[in-house]
Amino acid sequence: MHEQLIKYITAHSTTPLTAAEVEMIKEIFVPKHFRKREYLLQQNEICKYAAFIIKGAMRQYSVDDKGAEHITYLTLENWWAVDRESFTMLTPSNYYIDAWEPTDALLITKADSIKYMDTIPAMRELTQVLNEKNAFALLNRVNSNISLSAEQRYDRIQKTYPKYLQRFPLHIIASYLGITKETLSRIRSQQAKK
Amino acid sequence: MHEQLIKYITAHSTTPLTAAEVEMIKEIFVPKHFRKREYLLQQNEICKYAAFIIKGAMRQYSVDDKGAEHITYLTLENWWAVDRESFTMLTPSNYYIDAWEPTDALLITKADSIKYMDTIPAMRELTQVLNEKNAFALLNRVNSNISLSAEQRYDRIQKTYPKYLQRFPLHIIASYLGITKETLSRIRSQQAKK
DNA sequence: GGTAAACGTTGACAAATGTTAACGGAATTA
DNA sequence: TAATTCCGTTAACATTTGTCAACGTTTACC
Repeated sequence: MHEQLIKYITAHSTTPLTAAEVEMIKEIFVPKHFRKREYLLQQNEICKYAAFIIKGAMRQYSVDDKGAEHITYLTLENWWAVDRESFTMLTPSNYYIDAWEPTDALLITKADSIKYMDTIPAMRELTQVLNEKNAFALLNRVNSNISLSAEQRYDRIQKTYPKYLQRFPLHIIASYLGITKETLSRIRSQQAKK
Repeated sequence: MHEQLIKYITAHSTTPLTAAEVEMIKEIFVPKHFRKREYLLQQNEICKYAAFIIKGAMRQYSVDDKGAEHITYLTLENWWAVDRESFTMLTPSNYYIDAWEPTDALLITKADSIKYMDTIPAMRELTQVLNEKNAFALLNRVNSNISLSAEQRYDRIQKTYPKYLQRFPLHIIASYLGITKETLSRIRSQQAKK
């Protein structure tokens, strides 16, 4: 399992990992399997782990007063499931993260992530690049939300993240877009006529 | 002008600045005054500068097919105006940034920001913390956009960024929230009755 | 293999939001 | 100071989106 992570890290950084660093990574990242709907994080908990997804699919969501779920992130292989704010600031999270499919992941704690950030230059670099990418994607999403119609947002997710549509049901996609599943269904039936 | 920036940096980092570092910062950050509506950045340009606002107000926005503006960021004193993606990746920006009020700012180039990141530990730390804060705020905004009504989003901006309401007209606030100025006006008149 | 849950869709109706137009007053500027 | 633009609001109406209910199908699970 760790090979996949090593490969990922190497691909995303300029400096190669030494053998010792590879060993450290293997020790620090602990494999865990999540069954369907098993939680990585629940609301009001502090996010203890950052999870690198080896295989499977997870989702992050908030739950409103009426018990409705609102999807903030969808995560597939070779990406991270974590509430960065809670993980970084050690504050209680507003979100849930759970497995949508049976999922294999590698978990790292906050303490260990600090340790490796101070020890392995490639990891510091990686973390920084990931945080940036995350922020870029979020601004893009905010801009979509305030400037595009539901249909245009759906078009965009189809182009930007086609794999989401293959792996998650439509009510999850609708929630991610900030609309109801009925509205998404209508958009799709209109587009089918064209 | 630089004193305000020095104070800001010191307040946001754990290690104090040396006299030499203070001198370097004074050289690297160049003051510039923006008249009302003067651009810091236009669409399709690469964002050459990150601007620290000493006094004034700026806004970042996209412009859609119909020429309508959609506000992505509002920036007041002691914060930054910059398209982080364009600035970091050297890619053409999708956004405009201009001064809403007459604004005094300190500008730094990408090249100089790399230089100081490598030289001044406090600046590396600051940059990292700012990027994190930015991402946290963006996720919060995405979550608001997909899970709250227009009225609830308005309530939230009143609590979170009350100064925006004092410094920007309501059509700007409406755009930031992703609604029209008429809808915001109706929300306000309803709330006034309560 | 049978039962229950999840999924995607559709219809009727309600609610929220957008569009267009108009207005008075405030702020800006020539 | 006069003219003009900007601002915030309101009204009437159109459009989009949500809500509730129902349905057949697929999928998951015991």
